[in-house]
Amino acid sequence: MDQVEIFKALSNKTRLQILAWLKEPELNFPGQLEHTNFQDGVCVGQIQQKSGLTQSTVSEYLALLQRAGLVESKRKGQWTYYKRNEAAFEKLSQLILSNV
Amino acid sequence: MDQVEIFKALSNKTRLQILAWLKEPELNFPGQLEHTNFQDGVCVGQIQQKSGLTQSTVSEYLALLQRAGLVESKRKGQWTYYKRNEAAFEKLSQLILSNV
DNA sequence: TTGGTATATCGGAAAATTCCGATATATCTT
DNA sequence: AAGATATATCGGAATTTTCCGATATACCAA
Repeated sequence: MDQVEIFKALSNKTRLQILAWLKEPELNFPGQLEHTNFQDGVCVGQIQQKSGLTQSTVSEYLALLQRAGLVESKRKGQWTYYKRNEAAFEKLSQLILSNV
Repeated sequence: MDQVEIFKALSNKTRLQILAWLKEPELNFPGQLEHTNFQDGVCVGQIQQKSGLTQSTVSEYLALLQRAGLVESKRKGQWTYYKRNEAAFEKLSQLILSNV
């Protein structure tokens, strides 16, 4: 758990927004077919549309969030689904009280 | 409470280190005379010595931490004492669970 | 195999951050 | 007032981050 890497990942308005959206996928990504059940999260294209940034930027942002451990991804066919890693946020919350 | 500003302030190893040192001033800054009682925190020079960075850099880092609300300062004569704003860390810890 | 769709990676211009040395300001002492 | 000490601010070189367009890769469908 690299603290600086995590805080850098959180130091961007769009990335914070993506993380917030991923808290309620059903609400924030109605465009994604429900049969996916949002079990594995939301695919890159949905997030890209909503963010208004380019595909490459969003893909890189998600990879960056994943390297920091804040999200997890799962490839399914041609789609990559991303979802929050809630345990990481709980750890981070604790860490701020105990270590920072 | 500007989230991005806070996370940016925390995205630096030296600044995290300074915040950690300020948790136990008596232990980490024995050079500072005890009559100050560390009531108002630690002065810039002590932090500068310990960090190994230049005076200007440390002064700017402390100002940056203050703008983010993570530390408070008190001028006393020619010294400026900095101490942690513990309430800010508690808020941040909560915020990570509820908003991020 | 060919073309279409979803995502990842590359190369780079512009903006922000890091950290420095020089200098300015504030306060204390004599 | 003059010099010493503590801190703040300024200007800038080097590095990192932001975000893009172009291109590569992976998978699917006909």
